[in-house]
Amino acid sequence: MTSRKAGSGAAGGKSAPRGGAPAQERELRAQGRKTMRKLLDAGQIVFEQRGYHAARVDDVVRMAKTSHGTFYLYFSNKEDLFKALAEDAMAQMAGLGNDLGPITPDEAGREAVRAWIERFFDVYSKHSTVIRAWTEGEIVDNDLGRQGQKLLTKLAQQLAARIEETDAADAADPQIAALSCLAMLERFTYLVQSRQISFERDEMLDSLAAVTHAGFFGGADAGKSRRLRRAR
Amino acid sequence: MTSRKAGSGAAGGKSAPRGGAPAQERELRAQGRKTMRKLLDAGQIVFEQRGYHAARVDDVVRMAKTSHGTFYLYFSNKEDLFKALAEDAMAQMAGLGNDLGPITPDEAGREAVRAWIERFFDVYSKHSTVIRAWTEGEIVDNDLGRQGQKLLTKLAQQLAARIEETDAADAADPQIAALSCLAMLERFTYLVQSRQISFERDEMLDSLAAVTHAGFFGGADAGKSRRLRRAR
Amino acid sequence: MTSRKAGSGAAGGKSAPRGGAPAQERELRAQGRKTMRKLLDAGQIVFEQRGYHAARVDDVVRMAKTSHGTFYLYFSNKEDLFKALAEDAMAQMAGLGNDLGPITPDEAGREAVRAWIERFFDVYSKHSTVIRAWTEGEIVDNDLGRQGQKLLTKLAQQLAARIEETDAADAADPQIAALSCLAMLERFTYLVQSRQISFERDEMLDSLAAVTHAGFFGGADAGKSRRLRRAR
Amino acid sequence: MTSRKAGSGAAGGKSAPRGGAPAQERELRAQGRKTMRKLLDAGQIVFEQRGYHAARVDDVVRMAKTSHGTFYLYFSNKEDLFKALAEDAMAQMAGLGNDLGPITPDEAGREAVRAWIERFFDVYSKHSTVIRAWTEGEIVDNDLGRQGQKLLTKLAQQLAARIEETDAADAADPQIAALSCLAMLERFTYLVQSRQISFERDEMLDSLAAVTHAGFFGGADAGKSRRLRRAR
DNA sequence: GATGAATGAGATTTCATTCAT
DNA sequence: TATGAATGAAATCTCATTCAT
Repeated sequence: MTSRKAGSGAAGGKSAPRGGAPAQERELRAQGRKTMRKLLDAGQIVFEQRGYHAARVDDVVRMAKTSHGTFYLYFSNKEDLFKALAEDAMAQMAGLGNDLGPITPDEAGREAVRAWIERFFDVYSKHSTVIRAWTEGEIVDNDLGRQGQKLLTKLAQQLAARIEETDAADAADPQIAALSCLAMLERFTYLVQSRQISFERDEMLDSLAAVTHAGFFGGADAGKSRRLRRAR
Repeated sequence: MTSRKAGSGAAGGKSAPRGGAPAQERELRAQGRKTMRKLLDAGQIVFEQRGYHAARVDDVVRMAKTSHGTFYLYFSNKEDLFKALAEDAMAQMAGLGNDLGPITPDEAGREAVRAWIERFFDVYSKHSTVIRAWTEGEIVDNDLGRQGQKLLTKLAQQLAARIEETDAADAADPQIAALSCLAMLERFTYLVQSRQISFERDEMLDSLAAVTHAGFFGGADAGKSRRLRRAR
Repeated sequence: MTSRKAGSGAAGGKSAPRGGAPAQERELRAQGRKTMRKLLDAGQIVFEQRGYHAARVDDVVRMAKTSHGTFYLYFSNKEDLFKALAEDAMAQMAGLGNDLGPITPDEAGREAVRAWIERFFDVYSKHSTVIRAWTEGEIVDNDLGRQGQKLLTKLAQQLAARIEETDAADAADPQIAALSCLAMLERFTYLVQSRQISFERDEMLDSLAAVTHAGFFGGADAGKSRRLRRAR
Repeated sequence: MTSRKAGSGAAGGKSAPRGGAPAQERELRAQGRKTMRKLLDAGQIVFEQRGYHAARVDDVVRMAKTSHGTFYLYFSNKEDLFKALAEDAMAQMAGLGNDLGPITPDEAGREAVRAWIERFFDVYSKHSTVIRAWTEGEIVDNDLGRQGQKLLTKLAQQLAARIEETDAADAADPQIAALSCLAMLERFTYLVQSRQISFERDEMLDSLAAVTHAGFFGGADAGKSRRLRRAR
C-alpha cells in the first residue's frame, strides 16, 4: 500500500540529511523492498504495543530482525517511520469520505449509515494505534498534524454535505454535527479497540447506526431496528 | 481540591521502603501544603503545555520555583504527580453523573441536555490534558487505568439510565448509546481544546445539544432550535 | 560507656564546624543526654542492619524517633556518629589485651586460652558490625583507621609477649603468630556473627581453643579435649 | 579467564525487558570482546583503588577510555560488573581446594602446607578487593552471597578432609578447624594486602606454615623451622 | 546493503547537610 | 532544644543516532 521511496519524510525535514545516504530518495531493489516492508510491519506492531513514545527504535529493529544501522538506511528517524505508517492510514481513512451516499430518514437510510459505520470501524481498527498517536497532540510534528487536520476537515465536509441534505440540518450546524459524528465514531471505536469496552459486533453496529441516523440525519427510528432489539 | 497526603503510589523500590521516602503518607504543615500545591499547579500547567511524555520533572520544578530534591519529597516520581492530578480530574468528572435529571423529548429536555453538556465541557476543559493523557493507553499504570475504566462505566450507567427512560431506548442499546454519547462529547471537546477545530461557544453547545437530544434521548427537534438557526 | 561530649569527632575534622553550634563541645543536660543515647542506640542498630554505607542518616533519625535537625545537633555527620560507636567498641576490645595471662602447654593453658577466646567472642559479638565496618578499608577516615591500627598492634604485642614465653616461639615469629591468631579469631567470629557459618557454642570454643593452643602456644593436645570429643 | 557473555544478572527493570538491553546474553565479536575486557580490567582497578561503594561507573568508564553508554551495553549496572569479577575470583579460589594433598606431621608436611599457603596468598592477592567486598555483607546481592557461601563450604570440606587424616582431628572438630584455618589465612592476607600490617614475604610464609602445621595438622615443630629461625 | 559497536546528551533519583521557625 | 522543610551536587541509566567494517 505504501509506495513511498526510502526516507521520504525527512525530505522536507528541518535539517537536511547528513553525510551518508539514509534519507535520500532512492529506488529499491527486491531485497531492499523486503527489508523496508519488514521494518514497516515491525513498526506497526511496536507502535501498537507500546505507543509512539514508549516505542524504541531498538524494539522495531529487533522485531524486524535487522540492525540499527539498517533502520537508518531506510528511515531518517523514528518519526519518519511513524509518518510512513500514518500516511498510509490517512489515505485509507480519506477513502471513507467518498463511500457515503445520500441518507434518507427511513430504514434504508439507516441501513446505509450502518454499512458506512461498519467500513469506518474496520478501516480504523486496522490502523488504530497509528491513528490514535497522530490524533494526539503528542506528535509535535506539524507536517503530520496539518495532514491530519486536512483529513479531518475533508471527511467532515463530505459528511456535512450529506447532513445538509436532510431535515436535521435545521437543528444543528452541519459542520458541527459532522465533526461530532466523527468524534463519536472515532472515540467509540478506539474504546473498543483498546479493550476498554466490549460489545458484540452486530449489536454495537446496530446501536451506533440508530443513534447516528436519528441524531445526525434526522432519521425516524422505526421498523427494523426496533424489531431487531425485540427479537433478542 | 486535592486532599491526598504526600505521595500516592507504592514506593516500588527494589528493597525495603527507603528512607524519609517521598511516597510515604505524612501529615503536612502549612508550609508543606503550600509547596505541594505549588507543585500540583506547576504540574497541571506543564502537562498541559508539553504533554505527559515531553514533560520533565525539571520543568515542573522550575515552574514551581523549587528544587529537584523538594519534588521528590512530595511525589515519588513524575507519574506519581500525574496520578494525583488525574485522580483530582476523575473526581470532578465523576460528579457529572449526578447532574443529569430525566430528559423529556420536548424543548425543556433539550435545554437540560444543553446545560449538562455545558458543564461537561467546562469540567473537561479544566482538566483536558490530564484526562487526555490518562485516556490514552500511554500512562501504563494499571491502577489509574482501572480507575478510569470505573469512572467511564459509572458515567455510562447513569447516562444509560436516563436514556432508558425515553423512547430512544427502543432503537439502541442504552449502554452503547450512553458510551457513544460520552465518546462524542469527550472527543469533540478534546478537538476544541487542542485547537484542532474551533467554533463559537453558543453555536457549538446548541448543535451538540440538538444532536444529542435527537440521537440519544429520542428528542423531537422542533421549535426553538430551528428558529434559532433561522434567525442567524 | 561513651562519655564523649557532643560532636567530638568533628573537632579534629577537616572543615571547622560552620555557623551554628552542632559540632561544638558542650555539656548536656538530662534531656540532651537522653536524645544522644537514642541516637547512639539507633545508630548501632542501623549500622548493624544495613552496613555503614547503606545506612542513611534518615534511617537513624527515624529509628531514634527524632528529626534530621536534631541529629546534626549532636553529631556533625554520619561518620561522626560512627566514630563514636567505633571508639566505644575499640575501648572494649583493647581491654582484652590485659586479660590474658601466661599460657602453659598443658591442659590448664588450654583452659586459659579457651576462657580468653570466649571473652573475645562475646566482646566482638556485641560490636561486630561497627568493628567490621571499621576493619574494612572502606571507611577512609584516617583518624579512625589509625586508631584501629594502633589497637591491632597493641593487642598483637600483648599476645606476642605471651607466645614468646612458650616453646612455639621457636617455630614462628611471635608477632606474625599473634596477628595470625587475631586474624583467625576475628574472622571466625565474624563468620558466625554474620550467619555465614553456624556451630554449637561449646563445641566451637573447644575447637578454637584446641587449635589456638596447639598452633600458637605450643600446646600438647592431650587429655581433656580428646576425651571431650570421644564422649560426644 | 572470564568466559561469560555480556551482562549476567536479571534485567530487573520494572516492566518488560527493555530494548537492546545490556543484560541480555549476546555473542560478541572481536571488538566487542576487546571492549568487554577493557571494562573488566578497568573495573578491577577501580574497585581496587576506591572500594566497591566509592567506585563510580564514571571512574570505570574513564579508565577504560570508553563511554557511559558503552558500559551499559555490556553490564546492566555497577553490581553486574562486580559480579563478573567476583565470579572470576571465586573460580580461582575454588581451584585451591584441589591443590592440597595429605599432610604429614613431619617437615615434609610443613613444606606442603607452606607451598599451599603461598598459592593461597598469591591467588587471594590478585583478587583481594573483589573478594573483600564480596566477603563483607556489603554487597547485598543474595545470589553472590550464596555462591560465596558455597565456595567457603567447599574449600572448608576439602581442608577438613585433610585435617581428618591427621592426629589433630582428635583435638578439634575438623570442620571448625578447617574454617578457622581459612579464616586465619583470609584475614591475614587481607591485612597484608591492605597495608595494615607488613612483613617480609618468606618470614611470613614460614611462620604461617608453622602455626598452621602445628595447630591444624598436628605437626611437630622440630628441625628445620627451628633452625631456620636461629639462622636469622 | 547490512551490521554490531559506540556515543553522549539528557532525564531521573538519592541523600547528606543546612535553614527557618 | 527540637523540628519539618528545602537544597543541590552527584550518581545512575536510557536511547536516538552515528560510525567503521
